[in-house]
Amino acid sequence: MDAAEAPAWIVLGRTDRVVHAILLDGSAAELGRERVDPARLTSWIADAEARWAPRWVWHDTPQWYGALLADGIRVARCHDLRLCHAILRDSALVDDAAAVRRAVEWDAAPYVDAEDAAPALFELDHAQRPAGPPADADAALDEFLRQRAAVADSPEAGRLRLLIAAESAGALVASEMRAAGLPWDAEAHDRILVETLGERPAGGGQPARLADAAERVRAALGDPAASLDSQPKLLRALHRAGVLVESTSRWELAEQRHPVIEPLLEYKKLSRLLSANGWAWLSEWVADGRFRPVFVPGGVVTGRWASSGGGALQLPRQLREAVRADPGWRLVVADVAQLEPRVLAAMSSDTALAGAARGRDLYAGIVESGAVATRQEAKIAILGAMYGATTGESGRLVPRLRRAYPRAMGLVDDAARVGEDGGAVSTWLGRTSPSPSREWSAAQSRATEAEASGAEETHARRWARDRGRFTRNFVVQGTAAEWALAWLADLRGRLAALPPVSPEHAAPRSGPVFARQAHLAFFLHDEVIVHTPEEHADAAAQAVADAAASAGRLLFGSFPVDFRLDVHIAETALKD
DNA sequence: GGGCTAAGCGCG
DNA sequence: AAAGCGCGCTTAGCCC
Repeated sequence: MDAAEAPAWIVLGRTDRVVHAILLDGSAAELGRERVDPARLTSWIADAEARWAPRWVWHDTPQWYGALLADGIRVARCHDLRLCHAILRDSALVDDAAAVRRAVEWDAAPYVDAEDAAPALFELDHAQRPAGPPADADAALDEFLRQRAAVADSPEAGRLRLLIAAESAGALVASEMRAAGLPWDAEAHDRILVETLGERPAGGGQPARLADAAERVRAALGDPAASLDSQPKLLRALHRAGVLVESTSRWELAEQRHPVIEPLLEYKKLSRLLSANGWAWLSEWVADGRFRPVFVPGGVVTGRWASSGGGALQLPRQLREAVRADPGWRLVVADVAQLEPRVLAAMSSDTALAGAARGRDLYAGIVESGAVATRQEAKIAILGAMYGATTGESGRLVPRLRRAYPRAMGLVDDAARVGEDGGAVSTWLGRTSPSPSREWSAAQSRATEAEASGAEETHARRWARDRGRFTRNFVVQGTAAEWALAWLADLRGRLAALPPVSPEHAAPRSGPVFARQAHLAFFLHDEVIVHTPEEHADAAAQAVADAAASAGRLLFGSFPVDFRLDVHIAETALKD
């Protein structure tokens, strides 16, 4: 490792028995190559990171970084070729003729670690598993150069550079959060289950409070054998008892007045807790004081993250008390107030909406502006505007917003129109919506033909409106996801700069990299949880706030919009 | 016994 | 009160 010039980029790739590293300068010209013995890879990367702090270019972050983190090494920056390929391939800001669009071997699904995989996947022969992106160094270098060219040739190269850097930083964060885990108090979780459901019966069977609710339902139905877990059977039992609902969903049941309703809603609630996050979940997903979900960056078309296994993004608020910092550590729990409408104000340069949001609850600001009468109306109207509501109270309130905030509303209305016409829309940094399906396009053109039936026209129209609501929401949800990535990336750097605590204050269950270091432990669209040594809790909370301000500037420059945070320092993630 | 869908509900 | 966006997961019920 003795390059004359410090490499700005190092492309990693592997074949069966050897890892190759290709060292590049800032303009991606090759400085040299090295063969690395896989057994020495961690120390080689650690040395290169300490010496040059390059941006690591690799085919798929979890496949490289998971092992490094397990060995106690973190890197500052990377370029995830798989994720960036997906962005650039579809981006409307990239030239149609760009070579990156034709490199189909890089169209690969997220990697699933064998350890996390469902048994069915685990048992597949190697040849049957879904193909990943190419892993060897020359293929990685070729794709990297294609991606650089696509960005450099774009009229919006600056935005795309931000987006692919943020996406790649997110990939690092996702691997790191999995390595560190979310501190989880299994005893507190068990206590919540016992208080809510009753003691767990030793021999299987239902816990007492759940069984009691079931009995009260059956008594109210006058049907001692009624089945409560099968929707068709439950529906028939309700009909026999005179409760004439069309479904067994909660909102419809709640409209009815009948003695069975209260215990039935109670039963459904308890039953849901037991099946989704009961003792079985606890023993499957929590080990050694940590819940380690698999985060999937870019897993949603809009750029939001998805998760795989454990339902990480659906943890019920009921269980927040089980999220508990290690002794001597604290949680910093922070969420952004009304992220999406603030993002909409900024991307549409709507100074009136930004003004309504500045320094206060955005909904209160809208009420003060006189557009609507109450906070609840403001909330319903804003959600309706971003989701495309046309009926009900929400549909009635949206026109008032259109008068008060024409620029913001114009942006989402335009996005909807483009989507209805079969076009593509893009986020602020250039992530572009998927094209309509062949069936969708065929239905639209069929509906315009002279001999099209009324039913065909109606169906096509409804389908076009569906797509309009999708593209309307895409630009806002996707840009909010970009803001959140920028927030995460910036925060990650600030936390890494905090000093490690002494070994006697370590939290070893967070793994070798994070045992002595404040770190991100959870992320959910507009919320983060940081696990931090108590002595750095205030600094970590400040880092969360500073990172939010920094993310706003990075995306929107000096446009006067603020991103208000709710920040709590506590031992548990419970919010009052 | 596995693969698939629909219903329902948790999260933003 | 219950339309209007994006997800993952469990269960039941159906098919092979």
